[in-house]
Amino acid sequence: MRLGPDITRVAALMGEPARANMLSALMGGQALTAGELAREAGVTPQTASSHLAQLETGGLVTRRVQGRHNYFALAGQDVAEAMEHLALLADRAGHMRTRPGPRDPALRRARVCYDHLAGELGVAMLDALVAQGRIVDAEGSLVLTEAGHAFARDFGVALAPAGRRPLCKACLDWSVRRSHLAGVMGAGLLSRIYALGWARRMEGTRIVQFSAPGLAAFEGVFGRV
Amino acid sequence: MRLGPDITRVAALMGEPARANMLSALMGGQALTAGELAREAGVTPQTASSHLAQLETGGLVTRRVQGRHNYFALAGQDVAEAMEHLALLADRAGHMRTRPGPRDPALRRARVCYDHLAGELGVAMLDALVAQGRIVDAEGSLVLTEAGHAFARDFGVALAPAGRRPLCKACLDWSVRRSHLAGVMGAGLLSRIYALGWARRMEGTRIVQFSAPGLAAFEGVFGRV
DNA sequence: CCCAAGGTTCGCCGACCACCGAAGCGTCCG
DNA sequence: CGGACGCTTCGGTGGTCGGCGAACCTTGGG
Repeated sequence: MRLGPDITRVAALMGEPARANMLSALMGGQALTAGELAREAGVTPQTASSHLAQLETGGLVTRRVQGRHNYFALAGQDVAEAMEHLALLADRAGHMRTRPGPRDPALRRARVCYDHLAGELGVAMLDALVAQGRIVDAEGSLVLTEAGHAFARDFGVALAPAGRRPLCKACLDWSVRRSHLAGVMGAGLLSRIYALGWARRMEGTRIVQFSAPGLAAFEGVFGRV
Repeated sequence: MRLGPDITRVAALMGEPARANMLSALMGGQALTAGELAREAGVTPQTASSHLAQLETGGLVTRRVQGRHNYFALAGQDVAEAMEHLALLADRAGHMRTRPGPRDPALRRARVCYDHLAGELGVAMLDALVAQGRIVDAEGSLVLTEAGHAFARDFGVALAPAGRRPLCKACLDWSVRRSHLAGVMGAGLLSRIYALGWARRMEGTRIVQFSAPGLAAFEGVFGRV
């Protein structure tokens, strides 16, 4: 009936092509300027400004003014998660942004979800961490074990107590349709993967491209993928 | 960039008040006729028909023609999950369908999510099942243990192999912001709770109302709530 | 101090779409 | 077999909202 939160406003914000494109661009995790987002969405700066204002008051993105630049980022992990969820539905219904091209498999293979690794490799990584006893599933929320903390230390992930953000969090993956690892640990692992030179972001996309030796090293730690 | 599923269509479908109301009504889990949904959404049958056709082709609802009635239901658990996710965002941004009234706490206490129990009691139930060793969390997906199967038998839940639907599944709860139990087991438990007379659906809402002895019995099995 | 660049605000236009009235089509029932 | 019912389809209409041009504001730099 007429109870509970009103989905309409949030859904409508995501249901407009220009805004959806901006949000998708921000799924990469890094903050982008208004101008960049305008180009990304294919609209003029004025139009983008209007959209961004709406997204901000709708609680989907945050704004940080820096000099004469306005940097925007997703308001939180929740937003990225909800979008992946919608992507799942869209995928099942066959609503694609373009015909699945050669880069589509790469996107399913490994991509960025906000600030952590998603796709086949992301799911495999979480699987491995659980199999290795470094993460356990307690009532649907993931917990980093003692061994997990030791692993993080060895691997070079600093687990700073980042506000109220959880250390580990399950995030649904639209392509594999299973969970991958989010949270401080998930973000830390990905940035470490970058730092180790195992992989790098493909310019202007969400694709994470592993080098051959990088993939071998990844598989050495997390098993054959 | 221009890759992956197109969120726009699905989100736009949910972003219109009439359609969102229909979907919300269907979150109760039972199939409703076009006329009922029209009344629920506050529009004429013609308009509702148009909306329902869109929701159907969008893959959000399914239609079953029965005589001169058209019954609609959510296309699957995914849809309910995605909506709960959006509700989480809307809740945080303070977008409410009405000012939080007296029935709002009841909705947070115990409600139906598609076909299983959600709200405080739903989360508590999953917590208890995990604490009792009847469900374990394996890599983000819930698994029913041997003891869990025995419990289901004793409790009177028939776990028919229902197609490819998972036995247990974590579903994010917008009010508690933690997971409750979905899947065949979650649905079975709720219908058993109805059958035992512990609770009943409040007419026309998603609220699940426990009787005093029913709540006592619930707490006897799943612990104090 | 002036000028260029990034962003926002304002105002108008055009397209999309929700909405309803009217009509048409199958189904159930007397 | 006629009439009521449930639902859909078709046309026309109005409101909403995305879009852009122009002007304005602020920052940074020479």
